[in-house]
Amino acid sequence: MNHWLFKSEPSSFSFQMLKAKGKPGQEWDGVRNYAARNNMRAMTVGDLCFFYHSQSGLDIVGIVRVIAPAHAERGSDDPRWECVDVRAETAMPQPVTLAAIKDNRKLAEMALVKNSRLSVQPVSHAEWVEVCRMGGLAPAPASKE
DNA sequence: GCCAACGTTGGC
DNA sequence: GCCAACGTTGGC
Repeated sequence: MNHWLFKSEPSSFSFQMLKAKGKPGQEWDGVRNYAARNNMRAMTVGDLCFFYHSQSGLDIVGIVRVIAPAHAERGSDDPRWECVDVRAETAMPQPVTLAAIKDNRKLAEMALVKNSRLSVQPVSHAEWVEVCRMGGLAPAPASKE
């Protein structure tokens, strides 16, 4: 089980919109960055990921589950770009703000802080547990190795 | 709305 | 294969 973080502007695609898609979920399409794509390639079905709202919100609002491994993006004629499918798993009882993450010394190494431009990022196990705790999810869901 | 950071593109 | 130009992202 690995952990990741997806970023999205809620005005174009929010956690609520993913939630509305229900069990079939949604392709995480539109990624045009190799590092982000490579992170999606490294995902396996069942991985749990944070959903972060950029631009407005600036907080981690929920958890999503990977339900299909990376595949060519439907509707793209450029074979370089791949995406996984995800569905909403659970909302954070208490959204975890970027400000709170920056204030937490345990989270100083998070890509969200260090490389804010990366739209799909890895999250370490320790970071996962800490953010879940801050968000009112304890014990962290499926944090078993 | 501004601006810094950074990734991609394309000419050489 | 380098690097300047350019476009995009995202926090403030």
